[in-house]
Amino acid sequence: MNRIIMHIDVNNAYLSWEAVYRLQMGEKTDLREIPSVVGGDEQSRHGIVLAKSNPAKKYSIQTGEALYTARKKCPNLVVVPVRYELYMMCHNAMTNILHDFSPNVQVYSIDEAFLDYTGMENIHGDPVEAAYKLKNRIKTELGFTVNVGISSNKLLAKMASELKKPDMVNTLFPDEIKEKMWPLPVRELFMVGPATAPKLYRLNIFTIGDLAQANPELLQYHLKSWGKLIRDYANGIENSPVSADARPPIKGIGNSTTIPFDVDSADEARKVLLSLCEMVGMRLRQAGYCAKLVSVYLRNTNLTGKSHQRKFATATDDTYQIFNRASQLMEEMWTGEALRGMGVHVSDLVPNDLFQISMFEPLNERRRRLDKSIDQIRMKYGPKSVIRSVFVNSGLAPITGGVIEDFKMMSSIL
DNA sequence: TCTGGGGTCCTAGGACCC
DNA sequence: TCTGGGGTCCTAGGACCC
Repeated sequence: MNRIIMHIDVNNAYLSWEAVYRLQMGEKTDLREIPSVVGGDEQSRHGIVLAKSNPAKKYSIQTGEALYTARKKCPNLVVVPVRYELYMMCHNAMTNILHDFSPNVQVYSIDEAFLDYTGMENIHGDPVEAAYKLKNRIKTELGFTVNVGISSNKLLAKMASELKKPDMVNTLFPDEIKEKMWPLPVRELFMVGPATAPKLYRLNIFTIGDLAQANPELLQYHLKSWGKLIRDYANGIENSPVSADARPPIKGIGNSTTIPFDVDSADEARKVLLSLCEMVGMRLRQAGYCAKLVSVYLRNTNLTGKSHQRKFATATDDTYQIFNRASQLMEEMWTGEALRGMGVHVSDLVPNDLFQISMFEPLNERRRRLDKSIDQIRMKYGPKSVIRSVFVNSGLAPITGGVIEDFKMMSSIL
């Protein structure tokens, strides 16, 4: 059966949302009309561009680049701080509108969603007309613009929404692939990233059309299974379902941070690790899992990183035990070089309702009860209502990392 | 005061087993 | 006195996405 899939993508999401908020607060200038970016905090060394206005784009400012270099490109650049709670509100408001057009909406990220319109023609009419209605409702009711892509699968719908911006409805049905998608640079295809593109150039593949018609064996030889995937995509072949609720079971939980200053003492490194483990542990318990595998990531001042992991015999959701394991891993790998960033990741998850208290760790149950009580206090009074004394006057955050509350994590998988 | 943080999946090599 | 071969698990690193 032929499906009708829409992909909805907010134009310059963080920046647009901030602009709309400021206009509502009575500000006169619209950030979308001047060179502006949403940027991280430079004092704490998080100074990168998270979103940019179209005028900023004209200075070839890139998402992810340092604010320092962005300012060099455009000295009068306006930089505004991030405001995740606002983005979450805008996201929720948009998602509500999408649900008026179909019950089957898959939230893909904070600013993107897929909508299965199949069978909805009887209620909302022609898909293109419905897409205009949807787009215009978001614009008039919420104040920001979106792009809508329409096709017969998620990949093509997503490629369609990129075709022409902003505030547009684009179609990319299979019979339009040759004309609309094949002339595009191969780098613009979903899943062709900064590593794959140069490999394709060396094979004389420069456009999506080149890739679509390339020799499958050649691609298989140079790019393994990746070659088949992207060649299929270039031909518009993809058939994953729009899965509304199905939050796939989580595979792992990780938190990482760039530390406000370089860390070269073991004592400080352990504190950073502990603050990360606090968040990982809390999230793990809230998700209802215990983890067997613990992984520690260290990033030095050259920005090169390395990781070290181990699978432990027992699964745990105990902050202190996660911290002990992480410390052990850190000691084994750390040569003492100054650290700019650190991360803790746990995986190999088992549901914690089957948790067995290890015979070798009699304190386990007591500590788990303590963790649980602290979680409850922190959820009620805020994450900083209970902190460990080692962090007082340390210059380090007592709890580090976090995800937006109740937000389905995005994934690079359609 | 230059370069974030959250994910998922894949691959390659070594260890180990039969 | 020339040593297979297939399978699984483990670990590190790399690819992509927003």
